[in-house]
Amino acid sequence: MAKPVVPEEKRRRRRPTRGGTVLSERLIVEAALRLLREHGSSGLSARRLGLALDCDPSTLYRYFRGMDEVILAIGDALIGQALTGWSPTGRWRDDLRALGLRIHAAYTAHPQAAVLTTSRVTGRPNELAADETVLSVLRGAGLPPPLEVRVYHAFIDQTLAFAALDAASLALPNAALLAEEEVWRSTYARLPSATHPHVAEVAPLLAAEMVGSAYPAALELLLDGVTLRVPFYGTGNRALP
Amino acid sequence: MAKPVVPEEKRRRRRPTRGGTVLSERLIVEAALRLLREHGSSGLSARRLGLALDCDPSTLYRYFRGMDEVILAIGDALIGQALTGWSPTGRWRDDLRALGLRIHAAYTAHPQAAVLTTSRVTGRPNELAADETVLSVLRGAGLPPPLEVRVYHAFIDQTLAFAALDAASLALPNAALLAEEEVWRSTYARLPSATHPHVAEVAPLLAAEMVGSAYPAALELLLDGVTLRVPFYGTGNRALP
DNA sequence: AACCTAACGTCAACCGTGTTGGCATAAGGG
DNA sequence: CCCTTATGCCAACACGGTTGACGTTAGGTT
Repeated sequence: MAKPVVPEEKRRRRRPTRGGTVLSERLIVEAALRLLREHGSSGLSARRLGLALDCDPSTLYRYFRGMDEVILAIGDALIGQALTGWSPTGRWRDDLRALGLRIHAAYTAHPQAAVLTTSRVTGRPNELAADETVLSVLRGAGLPPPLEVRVYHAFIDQTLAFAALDAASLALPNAALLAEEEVWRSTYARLPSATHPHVAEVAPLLAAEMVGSAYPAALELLLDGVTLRVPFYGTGNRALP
Repeated sequence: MAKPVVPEEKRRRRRPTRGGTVLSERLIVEAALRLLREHGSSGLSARRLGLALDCDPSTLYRYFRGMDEVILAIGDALIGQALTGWSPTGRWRDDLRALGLRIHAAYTAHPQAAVLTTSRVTGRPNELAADETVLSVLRGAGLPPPLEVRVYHAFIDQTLAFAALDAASLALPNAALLAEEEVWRSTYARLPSATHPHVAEVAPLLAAEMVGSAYPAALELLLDGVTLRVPFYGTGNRALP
């Protein structure tokens, strides 16, 4: 039988829960974000969500087909946050950099949620808007369309991939986080130069470097590569695979 | 109380399970990889593992402290696969490219497993060996040490991040996979040019581009950026953030 | 060769998870 | 004012990780 989930805009009869609150997709997504922040990326469950909203877990199935759909809704909310209030300057390189950093920041601001959503394609409105924006900025570089699309793909996937990776570190439960820091301090910093000479040589630099995100640096390197391929800029237009 | 997990090399008394097989970390990891491939990235469970090995689920706790430790062991096995049989040519750019592609390939060859392990730092032997190898190759570029470490960070994290992202797509259960393909076909390909002109304009190119991995292209762009910063090569040595 | 200890496999149980079918109730259009 | 049905609630199911108690047998010791 078809699942009777009523789309948000068609909702008419709204009955308060036993707690007195009237539910909505917005409220549920906000509660989910709160839960994720407080209990970690595995801390989102139908039961806990019901507890937080003071309603029965099964009630959520009137709003979403399942927990997976809740997660997709959270993802679209994050993309929305990334783009609200931004406007282009017209300089494609600055704009692309700003877009990448904003998207990355929006995800890593909610690491526990980002872990669950970053690698999902939703086709929801905010996602579509983001793609349109990136493409419109990239147009300013004046690349031939096939290359433009390839660069678009590399740029957006690099941004999302780093967001996911960095979010995963930030979202680790405290115990695992301390364990990883301990690995860096005790294992990497004390590797014998007999077996791992190169690691040993730059160990202090590594310890300082690896705590942060590599995204800004990786983004800059990618932008360099794009600049090299802008017509009439560089002569070394190597073919992109 | 301290968990009485005996390290693999200290194992002496080995009793066969009711099925007659004698367990080991190796056997368990192999069974886990098989399970993941067959049942998807959420298909690894202690019970199923017990079923596959014909032993009680709780037996696994004699070998690993919990399912999480099983996952870390799987991750180190994948890194090991990536590097076995590889040797450097001495040309840093070719070697770095080869290393990146091999690591990416090793993970995406086991996408369901990669999803679980890519963003974990284990400090296990194979991981350490991989880091040493990458650093030794990068040494050939002759960058000043602080820059070398920064490039190392960008390179390794970009590789792992793309591996995770691409693995996530490949590991989607069939239903979700078809759903995403449908999103690309029905939503993206038919976006009205009134609201999304740039997407609409390159829609056919997008459909062809987005099915594959952007990693090779992103890697090439990153290598370009590094090349620009090699001493005595380019003049535009922009500062890396 | 006998033995004794602990390593390791097994069993049963606990609690948390997503999800569903049936039921009750009150909201809101007529 | 009433009646339909949207929507919240309840109980139950199958599955998940993990653990504590219990046997049993392998292997070192004597």
